[in-house]
Amino acid sequence: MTTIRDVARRAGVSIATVSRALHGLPRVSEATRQRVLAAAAELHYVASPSAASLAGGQNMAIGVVAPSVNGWFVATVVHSAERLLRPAGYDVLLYSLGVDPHERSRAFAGNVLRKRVDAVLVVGIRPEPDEIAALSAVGGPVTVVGAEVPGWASVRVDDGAVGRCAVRHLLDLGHRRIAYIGSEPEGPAEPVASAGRRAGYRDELTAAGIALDPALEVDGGFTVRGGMEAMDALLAAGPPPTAVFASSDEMAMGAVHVARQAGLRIPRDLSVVGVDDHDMAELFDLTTVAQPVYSQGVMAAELILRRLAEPHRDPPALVVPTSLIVRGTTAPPAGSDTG
Amino acid sequence: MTTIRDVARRAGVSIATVSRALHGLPRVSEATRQRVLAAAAELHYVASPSAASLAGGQNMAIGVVAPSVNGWFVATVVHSAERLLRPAGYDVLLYSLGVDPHERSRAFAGNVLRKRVDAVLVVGIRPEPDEIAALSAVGGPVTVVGAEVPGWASVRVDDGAVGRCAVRHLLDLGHRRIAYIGSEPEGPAEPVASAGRRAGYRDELTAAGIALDPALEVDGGFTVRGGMEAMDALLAAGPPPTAVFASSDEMAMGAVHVARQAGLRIPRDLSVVGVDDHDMAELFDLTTVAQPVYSQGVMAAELILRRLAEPHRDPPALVVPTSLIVRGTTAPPAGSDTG
DNA sequence: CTGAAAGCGCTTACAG
DNA sequence: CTGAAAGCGCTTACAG
Repeated sequence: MTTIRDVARRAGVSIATVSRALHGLPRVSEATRQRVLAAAAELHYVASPSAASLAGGQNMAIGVVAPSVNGWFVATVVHSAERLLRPAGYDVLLYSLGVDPHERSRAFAGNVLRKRVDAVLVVGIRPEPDEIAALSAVGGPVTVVGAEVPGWASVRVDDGAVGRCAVRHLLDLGHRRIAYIGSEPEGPAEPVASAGRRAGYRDELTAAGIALDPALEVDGGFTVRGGMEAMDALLAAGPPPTAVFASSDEMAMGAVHVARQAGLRIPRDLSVVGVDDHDMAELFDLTTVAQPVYSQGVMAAELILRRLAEPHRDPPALVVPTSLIVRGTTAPPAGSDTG
Repeated sequence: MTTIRDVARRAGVSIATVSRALHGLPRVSEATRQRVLAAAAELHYVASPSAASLAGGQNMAIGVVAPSVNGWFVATVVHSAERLLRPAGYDVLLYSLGVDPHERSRAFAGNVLRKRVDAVLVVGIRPEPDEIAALSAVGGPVTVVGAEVPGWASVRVDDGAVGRCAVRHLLDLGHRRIAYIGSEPEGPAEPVASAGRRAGYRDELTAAGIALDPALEVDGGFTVRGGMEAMDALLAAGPPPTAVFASSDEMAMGAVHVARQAGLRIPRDLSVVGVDDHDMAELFDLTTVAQPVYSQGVMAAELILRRLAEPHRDPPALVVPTSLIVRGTTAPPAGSDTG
């Protein structure tokens, strides 16, 4: 293996000088620097990250903690963040938590990341106290996408507003019996966003004088399949809703499919609103509350890089705007004046 | 920071013994091992991966090289592979290549990975000679999903068969003017699979005595948007096809959408077949050539772990089966007997 | 501007 | 079964 020693020998300098020259540090003459660079190139030298970390104290790596890259929101955020992190010299270490929250302690993520990464990016989960402690123990700054944690930088949408916006749209159309598809209610591992959107859903219904019906709040696990199962559950139970607010487009699309299979016409017999404006929402003609996903990844990466450069700045809590996009899956209920 | 020295002191042993005990190596008395484990736990000790790598020669990390995690196939493979790699003690280092092949040399990936990872997983790209050289220089075994490279382990489908299968289905329905949506033809960075599927498409048409029409082969970039643009191009040029074979479901769904926007009825006026059996293919009622994506990720991870354990085994080249799933986007052409 | 040297925190023969 | 010591390949004060 080619080491810094080989480069030093070839360039006729000490290893200290090689290190300085390669890092572009001052106090190296231009002539020497060129000689070192040439030697390193000829030998195809690549510094050992392990050795550099051990000696220098920096890992040049960012840990990404997410429920699963196998999901549109997370994949998009991770991808966009990596596009900034990589050019800045940082590696991206993926740490997917299991889909099943009980499968293994999520706090475990903190230990795996310790002494490995310089900063952590948390995507799509609302960390609980023990997880916050574990991730804090990692040592570097933590940035969260999709939730707000005191003391950490964050980028997110206003989930309460998202829920209210979706439900208001349905109420305006004349719906009164509106279901909510999110994640398991306030479980120990409720995914990011669901709690806030559920709260917005409840607030808006309550404000309209509509009583909440627990049977109308079901678990969709934030996947297409989960959305299908949720719709199945809604159709199996009592009187069906005339409208559904799903906390993600993936769940919304699953719900639409199952409803159609059951013979319901969308939107005549059932209106459906999602959240995200997923790549395929337009193809699906899905009404949704759009959020800027790619931008949130970029903003998170910028926050990370800035805090790494200036550790003492206050971590900002950014909120990005959302907007309702009305497409073909929502309409007044069948029996209404306009129906 | 807690180091191995602190644990040694607390347990009343040398650091060598701590290292052995923590790694479960033999030649440590049970009593000593327990004492060390207890001390490590009390101190919340986590070994420094950098120091361990430097001293031990192993990085305990796998590099994943893929075009972009922001794509269903890649995200699913990466996710499933990680589910085996992580429990085996390996970190997953994500290295997404830019979408734009000219953006930066893909061979660069090799250098970034050198001295960082113990093995490489290549997903969704067909490495070119210089890339093969660069990734070989990484030192560890390389495993490829979606292509076959001599000397490397691989898991893939038979892309030629995929193309022939899709086209045969369309021919059987009576179509004669069939378009192909894939990636840029034989460009310097043609994504995995497209070349093979294109070849299968051409072979099957030729075997049926149908002349190839270059105007019917368009670029869809393996994204929803790309599929939309490809369909736009097909509709803008000469006489439109009566059927389209798209090399991925994402492109197929984009194509279906644009065709519908243009007033075509699917499948009456245009049949469309995709590849993958994407999560949403069923919702879209899309006819497709299904491939086991999750399994390919799992198999790849198994191949990696096995080769890491037994470096001298021959790297297998696995081929997994595909199957045509006929749904609602294909039918005989409008003017046919059955139409 | 440059070099010698200490030290980062481990693993692993080598002795005992 | 256990420990002392060398060494992995760098970075970074400290001298000069």
